[in-house]
Amino acid sequence: MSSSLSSQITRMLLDMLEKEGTTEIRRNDLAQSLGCVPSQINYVISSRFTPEHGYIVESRRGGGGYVKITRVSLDSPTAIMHAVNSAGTSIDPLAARSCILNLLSRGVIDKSGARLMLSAVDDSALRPLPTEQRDAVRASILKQMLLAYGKDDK
Amino acid sequence: MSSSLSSQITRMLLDMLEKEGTTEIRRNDLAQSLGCVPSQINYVISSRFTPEHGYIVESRRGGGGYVKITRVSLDSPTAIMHAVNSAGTSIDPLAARSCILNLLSRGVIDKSGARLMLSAVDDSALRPLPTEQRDAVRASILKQMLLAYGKDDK
DNA sequence: GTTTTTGACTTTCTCTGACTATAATGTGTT
DNA sequence: AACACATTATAGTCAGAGAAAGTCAAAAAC
Repeated sequence: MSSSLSSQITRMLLDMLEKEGTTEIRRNDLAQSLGCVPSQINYVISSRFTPEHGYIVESRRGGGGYVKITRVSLDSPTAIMHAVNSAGTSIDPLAARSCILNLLSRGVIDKSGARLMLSAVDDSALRPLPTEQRDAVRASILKQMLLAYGKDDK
Repeated sequence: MSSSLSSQITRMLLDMLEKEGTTEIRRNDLAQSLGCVPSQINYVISSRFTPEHGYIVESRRGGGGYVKITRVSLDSPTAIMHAVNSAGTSIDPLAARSCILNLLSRGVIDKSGARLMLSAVDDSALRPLPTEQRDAVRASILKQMLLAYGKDDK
């Protein structure tokens, strides 16, 4: 179908991820081999390999730099993804709490993971923030942690 | 992996430290054997073997000089408290990261706990926030999580 | 109107070399 | 032997060049 540059890059990365579940690239090399500017790679990654899509991206600048993409492999994919989605862009303390407790009771996350998540999304951890900003940050942190937890399973 | 000179040196030193928990080198010899300039060793040490990372470095100039790296280890509660204190009221992403990694490498926290903490204090989790507010919130969240982990006494 | 593509600019990390600092050793003088 | 001084052998510091990757906004394509 769409043979846009972005789709090409996407397919390429997907392909690499197929085998290992993780892939490490040199941004500049990849761009060069595709005849595009390096920042195009960033665009593709930030539009299609986000945590919401189930990927974690790490990178390093400078000499010997790299970009590493890891697919979050989930044991209880639906549960976690559902939680991530339902967190949306904003979640209040109570909802966050019950979301975590719910996952715990269903054995998707363990006790110590739950404890950490609870402490991180607790209102007291977000104390430095004005009330009206807290829910958005809480949602962001919660999602990030849930996806990281997914990556953990082996 | 990244096979930059720095990574090579890092791996080498880590390897030596593995066995003894301490290692003593001749800066010039090591540099020579790697075909690099001696000050490169200093760079690696000052960027990856800092006290923050859990190492102390002693050295001596002049004839018979040396560089000695020792891995320090505190007991868990102390280490956690120390981490909590050093987080202060504001902490940047890099410092938070190395704080967590440090606790991990010393066996104070486990891999999955580290992963969760890392994801929660990552800048991408605090994305909804303006840059100037992130460090304060990060510190708060980190401390909250560390204390929660401590309660867990395992 | 949204998604893609680009390039100028920024930030971070690495590597080097010239210069500085310190310790050990040698050499000559009293 | 004791002292001073020079020489040599290390290690440390710092600034600058180079090597990636990141950001952002405007142009182009859909």
